[in-house]
Amino acid sequence: MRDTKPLAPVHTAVALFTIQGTLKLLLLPGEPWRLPGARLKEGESLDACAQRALGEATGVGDVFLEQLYTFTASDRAPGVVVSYYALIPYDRVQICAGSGEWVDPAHWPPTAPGLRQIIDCAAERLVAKLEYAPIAYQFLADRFTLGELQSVYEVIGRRSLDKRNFRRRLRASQHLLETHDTRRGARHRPARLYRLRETEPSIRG
Amino acid sequence: MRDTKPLAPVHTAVALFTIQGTLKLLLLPGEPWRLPGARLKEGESLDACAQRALGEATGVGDVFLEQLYTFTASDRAPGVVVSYYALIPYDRVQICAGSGEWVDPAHWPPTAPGLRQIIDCAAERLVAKLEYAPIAYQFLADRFTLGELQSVYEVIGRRSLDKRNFRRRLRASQHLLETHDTRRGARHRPARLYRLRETEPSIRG
DNA sequence: ACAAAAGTGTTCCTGTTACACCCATGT
DNA sequence: ACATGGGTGTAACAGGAACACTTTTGT
Repeated sequence: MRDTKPLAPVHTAVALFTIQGTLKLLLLPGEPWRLPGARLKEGESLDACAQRALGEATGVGDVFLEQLYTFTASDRAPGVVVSYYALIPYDRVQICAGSGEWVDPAHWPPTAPGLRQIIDCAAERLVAKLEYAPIAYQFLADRFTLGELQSVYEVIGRRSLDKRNFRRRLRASQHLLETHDTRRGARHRPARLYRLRETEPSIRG
Repeated sequence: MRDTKPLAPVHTAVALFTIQGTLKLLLLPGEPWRLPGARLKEGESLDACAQRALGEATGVGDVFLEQLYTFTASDRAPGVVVSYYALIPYDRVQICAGSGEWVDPAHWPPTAPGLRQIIDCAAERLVAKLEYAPIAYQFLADRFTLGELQSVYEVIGRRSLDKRNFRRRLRASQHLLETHDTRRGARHRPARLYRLRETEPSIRG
């Protein structure tokens, strides 16, 4: 309270991912390209601020979101940036259409300095977390086939998986809830549809 | 830039751990008990701010430190708290003597709200990270015996380990550098001393 | 009929666990 | 001499990886 100078702006920045054939990241047009972001309002929680940033930039709401890391704002800009990553199912992607561009996070266009570390950090976390947390489901619609789920793992992990081992492992994970419906219409055998078994998310904040 | 109101104080808070028989956390006396912390200065990096917080509170410097999570400051206090955990070897503990109290992080005295989540988060991370990152060494002196190292794992993991399996596993990890010295003086066979093999730390910020 | 993804078990291999005794020292 | 932690190998077990064929549909 003895000094008012070190008051600094707090921003959130959100790396929004989806899967469209391959893993894609949303960048907002501009010079340079940006991530969705917002300045923290008084009385607002960081999570809420990140959700708001996403909503303002793309119109989507109620998105899976997780805090990544907090950086000191790049260059000599004062303040800090609390980075998040967010995942959105492929069937909600169109909502973001027009608000930005979906790019491959590995080779993206020139962006502001400081974005690179956020994006790398996010991609890294995504790969790591895939193996021990049920986040793959966040890329899928409410009901999905095991083939779709496997494809998510393959795309993010950048390697192909054995179908039988995959199914055994996933069934053992207890996250799957089998429905009695199937998806038909493709020119092959219909695929059983599954749901994510709802469970209490572990608390962090 | 259109609004100056949402400028908010940014603080760091550091949960400093050591091992003294059991895992111990440093709390600073007061009503309520606090963690070492500091307000972010202009132009200062978050890591530097956390190091400074630790230095000002205890006098120690050059400590292993890692960012944990960023919380919105508890209650209705504005601003954010970037939490860190830090590890200090047992042979440097005395430096902190007088500046605070070493308590068991599981059942500690009443503290300010908001501390609990930081401490829990830190303890959780510590246990998890022990299994895949060479952080146990941070609790030990420059040179150490395998017995000491095993004891660190046992204390943090809260379970006893098999001596032979432990040694096999650790030797395979490539983190150990055998010295030609032994530690003697105890009334048993002298123990070989090891060093941590220096390696490039992976970058995060 | 054919193309295309769904679905299903078994074998092998590798890495993890369990376990008991002798050694070198200080007192 | 004895108490104390240091030091060493092997056998059982479990979890992960490799692998091929039949089924059901749409065209």
